Amino acid sequence: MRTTIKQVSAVAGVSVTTVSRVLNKEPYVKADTRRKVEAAVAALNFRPSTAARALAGQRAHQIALIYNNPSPYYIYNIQAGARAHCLERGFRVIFQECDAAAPELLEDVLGLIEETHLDGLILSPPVSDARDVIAELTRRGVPFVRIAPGRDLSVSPFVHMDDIAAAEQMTDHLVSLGHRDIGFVIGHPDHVASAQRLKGYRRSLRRHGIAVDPDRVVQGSFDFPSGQKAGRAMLSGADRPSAIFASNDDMAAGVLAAAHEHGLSVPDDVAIAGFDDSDLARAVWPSLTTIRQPVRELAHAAAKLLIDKGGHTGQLLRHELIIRGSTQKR
Amino acid sequence: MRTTIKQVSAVAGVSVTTVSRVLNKEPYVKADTRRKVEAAVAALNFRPSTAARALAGQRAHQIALIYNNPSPYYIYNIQAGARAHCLERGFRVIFQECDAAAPELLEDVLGLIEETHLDGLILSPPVSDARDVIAELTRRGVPFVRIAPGRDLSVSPFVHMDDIAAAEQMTDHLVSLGHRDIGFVIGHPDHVASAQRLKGYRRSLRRHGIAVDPDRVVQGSFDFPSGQKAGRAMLSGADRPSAIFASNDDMAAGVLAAAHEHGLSVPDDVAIAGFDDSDLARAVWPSLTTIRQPVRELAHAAAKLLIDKGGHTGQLLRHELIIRGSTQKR
DNA sequence: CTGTTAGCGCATTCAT
DNA sequence: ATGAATGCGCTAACAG
Repeated sequence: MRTTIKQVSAVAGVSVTTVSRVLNKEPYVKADTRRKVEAAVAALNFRPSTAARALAGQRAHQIALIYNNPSPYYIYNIQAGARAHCLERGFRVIFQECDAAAPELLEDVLGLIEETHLDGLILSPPVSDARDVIAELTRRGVPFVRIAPGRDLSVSPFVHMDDIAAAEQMTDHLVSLGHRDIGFVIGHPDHVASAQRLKGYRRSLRRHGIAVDPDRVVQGSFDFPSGQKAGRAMLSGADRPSAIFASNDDMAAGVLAAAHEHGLSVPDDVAIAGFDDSDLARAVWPSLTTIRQPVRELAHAAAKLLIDKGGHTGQLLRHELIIRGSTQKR
Repeated sequence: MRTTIKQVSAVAGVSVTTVSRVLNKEPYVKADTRRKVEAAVAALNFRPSTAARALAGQRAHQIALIYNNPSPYYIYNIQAGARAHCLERGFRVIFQECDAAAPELLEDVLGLIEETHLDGLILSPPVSDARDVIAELTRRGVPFVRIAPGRDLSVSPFVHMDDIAAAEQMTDHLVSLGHRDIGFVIGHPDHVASAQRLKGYRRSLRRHGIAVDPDRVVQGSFDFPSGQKAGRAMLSGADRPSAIFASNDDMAAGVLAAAHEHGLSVPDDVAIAGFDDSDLARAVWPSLTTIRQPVRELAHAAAKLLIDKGGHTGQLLRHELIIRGSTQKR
């Protein structure tokens, strides 16, 4: 048999309402009464039914994290970040993968809300830019926070990171090590981050008085093969850059593979740097130098914003960027 | 305002009971009535409240997947496998990470059941061998299915894979390519799979009349550094094996890194093979040869076993093992 | 500060 | 084959 609030109230010698008040941390409960209830809760190992709370009250103590990302590391990190804050606040997170390109996306999200009585949602890219979803959530007044949205920044609270600054910082780092001929692999053209990272790279070079050579900038698509291809193109001749900066971890790994193919030593013959959006590079390619995007921290901040209502439209968090690994020029 | 079963019943011109019957696919509903209800459900885009169903009925249409694994790829795969079958059956899966070593594990799991009105659980390793959890779930009659348990196989339905056969198959593969001097890196001593994989390796060699050289077998611990260390040990001298078989993906990557350090070409100078428990190797180290454990399929089978009650204690699934990549001996 | 009462949306008896 | 009534466990007015 399930332990209920009624049993708790009997053990504590108070009414169910009072137990409910204690559970919900409401004021106007005598400290002594509160303690008695808490003792009873602990003694019975009572856990309130989420279902009953959702049905009876306004709040379900549940939020959902919506994602559609091919990288398991990325998913793991946003899940971990969101869960961490929900645990603190006694909330449950529903992890919901979706197909951001599917026409049913909106219906699925709305269905999820009705099914589970959600208190709010966290939308991660690319769902954070799904126009119809955003519009409908806004219309219904469903609270939601977006992670790294690319547009309509005023429509909801959001958290993001500064891709331009990050790319600039990494490029600065390479220059400070003596590199002056630095290749760059652009990310997938559909992602806003791609253009921003290119911008940061350019900005740094310009600031250091280094000309941006168009031949040193190659288009990629955020995956391993495109990085490998770019690496082969840049590393095959004698005229090769002393460093290559790829716009994400997978492409940096592709460049690394190309370097190995050409018998080049890393970072002695060529330094390879990349973004690490998911801790993937750090975990599995220790020889790469990466600048880490704090995905977990973003999700944590998003959950905080959603649950604690710590801010409203236009909130913007700047995150620390961490450079790891060695890119020392020989 | 939420769409409820009442509104559906009004639109369909029947009672809420009938709507409920249709939703739950119960018999004894006239085909015509059923259609009317289904039309109303579609028209209103009605989604029954999981909370209300859980509260009113015996079944919550929810299960949980419990895991505690350091590999994001592994987690992604078991989540995906479980979700796939739940989607088919109209169930919701709650993904719950835990600390299998923590003393609160049992309480946390029991709390989760009470909070969410779970219909059952899937336990993945190492929770699938947590004695107290298993005992208590059994005592309470809570349905659960275990993935790859190491002991007490008769106590619950479970799904697993044949690690001995897999290791044997990979070793056979290496031998068939002409390798006769094959190194082996053992996995973490606490995992049952480690001993089994070693057994498969030995069995294959013995069958091929190849002596098992103790110097070619090195202890590892399932992580990158231990593989790297093992690789360095085996690849530093002139007397080195023509192939190295590591017990998982991370260690195989470590061996690969060691090979690069020694200027060895893979697979020409040394072939490197490994288990790929999580698709990690396939995704990020294309030059490795791996034998894949179908984690996603296991989770899918576990969900099926749990929800469809397709079998009981002692169910055992044998899974296809897939060898990918090139290990061709020069 | 505390208790009484009335639902939340649905599945489930029990009737018919 | 269908419907009316009851209650799941909790929160939310409303009293005191």
